[in-house]
Amino acid sequence: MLHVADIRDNKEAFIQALTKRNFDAAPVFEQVLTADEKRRATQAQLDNTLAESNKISKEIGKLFKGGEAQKANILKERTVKLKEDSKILQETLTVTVAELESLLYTIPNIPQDSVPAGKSEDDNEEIFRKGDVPVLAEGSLPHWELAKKYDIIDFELGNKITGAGFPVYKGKGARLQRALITYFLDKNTDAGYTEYQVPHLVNEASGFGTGQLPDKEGQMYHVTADDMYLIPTAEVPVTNMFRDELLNESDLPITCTAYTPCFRREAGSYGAHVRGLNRLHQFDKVEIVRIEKPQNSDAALDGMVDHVKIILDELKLPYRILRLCGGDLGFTSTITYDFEVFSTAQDRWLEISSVSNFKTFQANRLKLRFRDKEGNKQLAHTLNGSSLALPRVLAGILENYQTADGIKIPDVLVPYCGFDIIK
RNA sequence: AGAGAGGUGGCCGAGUGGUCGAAGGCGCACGCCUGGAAAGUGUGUAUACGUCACAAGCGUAUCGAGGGUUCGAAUCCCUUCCUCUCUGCCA
Repeated sequence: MLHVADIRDNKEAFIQALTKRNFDAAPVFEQVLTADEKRRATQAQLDNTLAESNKISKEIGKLFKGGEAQKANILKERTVKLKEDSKILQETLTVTVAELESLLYTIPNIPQDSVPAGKSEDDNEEIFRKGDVPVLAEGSLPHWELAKKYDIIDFELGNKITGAGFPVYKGKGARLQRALITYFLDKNTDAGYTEYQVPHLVNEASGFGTGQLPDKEGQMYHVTADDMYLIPTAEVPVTNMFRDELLNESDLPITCTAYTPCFRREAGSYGAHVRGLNRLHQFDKVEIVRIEKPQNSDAALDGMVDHVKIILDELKLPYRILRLCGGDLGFTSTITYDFEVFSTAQDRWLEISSVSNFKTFQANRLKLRFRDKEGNKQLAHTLNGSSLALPRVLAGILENYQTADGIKIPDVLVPYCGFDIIK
């Protein structure tokens, strides 16, 4: 959520920047500024009315104490009108604040200067590419065929017990999952991130805090009986640990990593791109989250990108990094780098990580602030990234490491798996 | 799920209708004391919004949240959320 004061001060620049998202901010900005003026005017009126009312009440108290009930009763009459006025003003204020907030909720974050303009993923900018695409033997298979061939993932079984998009991993497939989770967590904690285990259901306030609500309501599974949401990413519970916190500057940066399953309804998805592990309703992910001082967040983002690179280098998977264009940028992000692994057998790139800087956009909703050295309160910057999402990494490994003898396990994972080939 | 207790400032904890944004303590900050430190001692120490120069000052709101009674509510009433204890259930 943007700050009204920021909108007022940077209106033209923000409008310009938001065109990169193909978002026409001018009309909503006008509405915001009008609503804010109304809010302030109403508040001033209300405050004055209440001030007078408070003053009279104090006098009445004194008069009663002094035994002058007659005079007190005369004063009482004067408060009737004030009371009516304040009630109306209070209602107006409540409505105006709600209007203002719902307007602000519709405005996405301001893209950074380096974010390219663009409409769709076709306009994303490739900024890095590494790794050799293996030349696979004749008859190489996509991962969903390999999963069946080696009996390591059972999609039909998932259909039976839940529905499409909830695969069952078995045998070496399950072990490989566990190995990947542990390996990712180890890499992250070695890099200084503190490991957390967090709830997989969150309340409504948490959904609003990180911006999944109200923007992506339909994407989350909603447990209506208890009004809780299954998390679509560990970002939600982890970042919300710091909701309503006033930190000290010396606490920063805060760095967290957490493994969680992630649940996404993915309404409207279809076709070949959702086959196998490509798009699931439940999947595993290890997330990294940072809370930073504003002046450090750009460097922190670069550090996160470098960190994910190291992991992919170690896994020896061919990958590239994209800087997302405005049209593909998430609602809450100022800049996002997507990592994609090349799936040889599918002949396409698979997104496996998304690393973003949200600046103060989430912190403003979360009321996540810190007290700087001068004693002033500032909103912190929040960042997060996948390090890493499991299914497509697994798909990449299965497809790129397939040989006539079976699926080789990347060297770095062998100690975690306890085997070096699936056959 | 049933019965009971409770939610007050960074923490603990007083406070049952007016002088309470809230005693006291702890913690923290700064000063005094000291060769230095501890102890002792003095002062200060919530948040948001409005006015405004993101100053001071002033005003308003906030004692889990929302509503009500009253001229006036942390204090009374209603609703709701949460926590704890016992019972039940259970990995």
